[in-house]
Amino acid sequence: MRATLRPVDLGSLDEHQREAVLSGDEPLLIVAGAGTGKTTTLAHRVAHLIERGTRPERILLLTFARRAAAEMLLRVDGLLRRHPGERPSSGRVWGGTFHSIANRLLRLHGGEMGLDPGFTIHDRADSEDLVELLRAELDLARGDRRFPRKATCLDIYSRCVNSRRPLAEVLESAFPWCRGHAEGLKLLFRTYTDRKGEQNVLDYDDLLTFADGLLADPAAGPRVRERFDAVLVDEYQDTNALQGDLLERLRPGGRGLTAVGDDAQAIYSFRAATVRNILDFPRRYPGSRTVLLTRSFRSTRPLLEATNRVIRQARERHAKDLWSSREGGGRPELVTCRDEEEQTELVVGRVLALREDGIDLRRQAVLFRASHHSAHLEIELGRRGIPFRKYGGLRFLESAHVRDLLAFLRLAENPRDLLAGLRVLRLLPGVGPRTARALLEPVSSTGAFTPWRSARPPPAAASHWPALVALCEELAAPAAPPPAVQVHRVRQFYAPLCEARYDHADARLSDLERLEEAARAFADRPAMLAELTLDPPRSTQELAGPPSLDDDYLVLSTIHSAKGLEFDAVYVLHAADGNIPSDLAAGSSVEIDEELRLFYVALSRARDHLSVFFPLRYYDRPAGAGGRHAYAQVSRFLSPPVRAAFDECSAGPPGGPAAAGSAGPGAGPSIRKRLHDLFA
DNA sequence: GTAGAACAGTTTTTT
DNA sequence: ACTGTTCTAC
Repeated sequence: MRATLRPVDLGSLDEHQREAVLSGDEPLLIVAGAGTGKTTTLAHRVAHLIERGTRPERILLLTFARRAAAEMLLRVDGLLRRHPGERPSSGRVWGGTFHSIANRLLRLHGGEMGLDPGFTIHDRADSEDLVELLRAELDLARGDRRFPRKATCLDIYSRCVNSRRPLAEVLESAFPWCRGHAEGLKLLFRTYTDRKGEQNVLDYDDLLTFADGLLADPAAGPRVRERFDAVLVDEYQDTNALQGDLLERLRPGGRGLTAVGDDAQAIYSFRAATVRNILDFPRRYPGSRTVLLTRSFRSTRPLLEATNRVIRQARERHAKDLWSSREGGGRPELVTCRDEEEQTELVVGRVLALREDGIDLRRQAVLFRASHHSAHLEIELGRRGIPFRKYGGLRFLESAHVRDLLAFLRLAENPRDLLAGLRVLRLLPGVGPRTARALLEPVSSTGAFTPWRSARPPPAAASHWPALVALCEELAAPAAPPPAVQVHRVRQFYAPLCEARYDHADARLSDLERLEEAARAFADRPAMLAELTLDPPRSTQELAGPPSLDDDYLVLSTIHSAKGLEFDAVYVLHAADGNIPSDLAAGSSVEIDEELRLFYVALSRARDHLSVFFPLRYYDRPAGAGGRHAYAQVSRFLSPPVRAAFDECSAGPPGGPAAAGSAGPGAGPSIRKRLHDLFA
């Protein structure tokens, strides 16, 4: 019946975009520069597929953030709905991140290969906690040479799994200072893998590994594959080897596969993403078609001139200059300022001036390399009552009280989840790691809380015990109340413990009220837990719900979190060497190149106005004691040819620096085994 | 075994 | 500033 409708209107597309939209089911790579309309193109392609008879539920749209998928599908609806009241069909499209799609597929099909579909998911912090636990248990912390910290251990593990490379190689190339600990790490990683299995827990990397294993499974694989006719992947340059393999298994030979990306915007190699995926696409999928989009619909010509010059400095890239038909507009500006105070002052001044000119705050964004770079600005915005939302950096879910509360729900969901159990029990006074583990033992082995009825907790915890047992049994019951009610129950039990344990308990408890409100949006507990871990809200405001349309706020964001977005005006903070590039990432030319692309991503978010700030003096540690500051050099990426495309100004009297400074058992057994063997 | 105090080391980006 | 680790007194 769709076929009788007018085809999707392609009139607004240019020739290349149209080619991409209309391309058949041979493997398709769309190399789309910043602002060249890749979202539009992808949305049109999905709409076109649906119109041509592909059933929406047989389309899979993989994006980097879930928000991106939702946004894209909204546009698809707009394209398809030509009769008022027509039911949008895009709602049935599978959209989400690799991790969330893996989660869905594993819940549906995991059982077919022996994975217990009731698994819970460990986020990064949980994974670190488990590594820490095992590190102590295996006595690895001892010895003359310091064993890598838990975060580093997990980075190494994750890198092995995601890049599909052996430990020795990963150590050599990315963690040379840990070379001496190869044996200890192997032991740690084997144990880590086994322990997750026993607890029926998957971490982020496992989601991908198990999804890949599911697709490779002779029985289950074909059934998963035949769910989909078309698979579209956005931000393909930021996929890793494991994701690349997963896609190939999903679409053998690449039939029905569309990949969209821009090698100039690859900024996730620290997460084992590899540009090779996009560069090697044509070789991997013979008979594929490549479409190049180079016309920017976003930036004005003077801005594009500057960003083109920036990216030309990359050592290795696909040569492609973007061009713009957007005439007029001023040049970008490079503002040298005395210090952070002045930077803040100047940014706020410009933001307010543009708002006077009619550009809403939400059309303006302040971007920075590291989350703490915006601290000073945030204080000033707060002081002056200018609303803002910050994206990136420490999130709501990472705060201790939120993790405490969610641990209750996770434990009820999966009583074998050791981390959740430890977290819950250790809230009780008098219960430390030893007691907690002893108490958990019978619960882990039986999978139920009944043993706790007769357990004898330490005296200090005795008064809390009956309520805790009742709570856990209620939450774990088959007829458990809806998620919001569950959160409410936990909150009641938890409030006094929270007050006893933390400062600012009232603020923390009100966070939890918000969590309770947010919980109403979820159908059931597994959905709530999975979605919160896989697509965490970036701020308390975001948890409270999507912003209303008349809500105006300035956007503050790490450059990473700004990927894929555009703004009328962009302000880039701290364009000093040491910040951009970060001196933590300035080790090799490969790393420097990635920092350059990051800078490029920041600048290329701008449509009409772009200001780059360079404070001469900065604090070299986050608001450190004594306020030590150093004198900075301008970012090396602002070389003379680049600066020639900028208007330069220095505000205020130069404060003249004198010196130049430096600044479960049986669950997916074969996959588990292979993971294990990886570190044999 | 637990809890709190004293001490030491380190700071990016995120699913 | 903050987190994680170690030490000491219950």
